[in-house]
Amino acid sequence: MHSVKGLGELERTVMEVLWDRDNGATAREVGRALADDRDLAHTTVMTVLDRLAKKGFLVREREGRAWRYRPVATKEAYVAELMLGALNMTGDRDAALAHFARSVSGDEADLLRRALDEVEGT
Amino acid sequence: MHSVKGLGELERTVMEVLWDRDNGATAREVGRALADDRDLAHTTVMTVLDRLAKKGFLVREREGRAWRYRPVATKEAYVAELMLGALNMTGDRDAALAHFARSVSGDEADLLRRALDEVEGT
DNA sequence: CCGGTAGTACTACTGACTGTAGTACTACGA
DNA sequence: TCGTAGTACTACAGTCAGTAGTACTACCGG
Repeated sequence: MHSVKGLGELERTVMEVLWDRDNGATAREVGRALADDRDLAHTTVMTVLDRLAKKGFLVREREGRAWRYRPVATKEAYVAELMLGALNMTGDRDAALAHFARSVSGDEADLLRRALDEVEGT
Repeated sequence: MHSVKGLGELERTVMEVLWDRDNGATAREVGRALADDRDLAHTTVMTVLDRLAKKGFLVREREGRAWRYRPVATKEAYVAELMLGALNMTGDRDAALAHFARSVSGDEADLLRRALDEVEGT
């Protein structure tokens, strides 16, 4: 269980693109998706995808001569892992959780409660 | 509200020391506290404390010729902020929270529930 | 009164990580 | 066969964190 590494800005942006698609994407597709905001060289996109794959955030499979990348985990799972990682930083998880409970908005508290109830019901 | 920067390994270790004390500590004291595990130059400790202060994690006040550093926030608050930071990374906080709810252990789910109830009762 | 010690401020070097991209090479379609 | 898409490999600059040296000051004990 390695501590979930934080991603860089561009890396996260690329992950967002991938998370938004059901079937992953090739470098070319990711580049096109980002074209509106950033003007990146094709190789830049490739490098980032490659690094993300090496870090274990993406898997890739051949598609013709190109690679199709897809996320290993859902965004929600990733965020949850980040949250758990933070939680693990403390010796006193209980106190931290209590503090966290007090930090979320009322609506989210409700949602969290419902989610917890569902788990219980499982 | 800036995105809660993650701290480095040594930085976090130093924060732990500070969090463990009620009245903060001087560089010398921190150094002594860490002496068992790491053999750091006094100036190294000072540098780290200084950086932590500049990042806003510590405040310092004069104590004779030395500085006494103390955490701005509790550890629990810091952890909660990290968790919220992760949560903010997602557009779909609800889904992420639901996932998180499913990720914590049963005991912690109970604790979280109780914490939420307390908030409600406030 | 003086030298050592504690303590500071400032500067510096190194390695990792990230954003960014060029180059050289290959395979495939018109 | 030529251009284009696509890859693998390499590279470079900026930032950050770990680590520490140096130069200078103030205070205490003899």
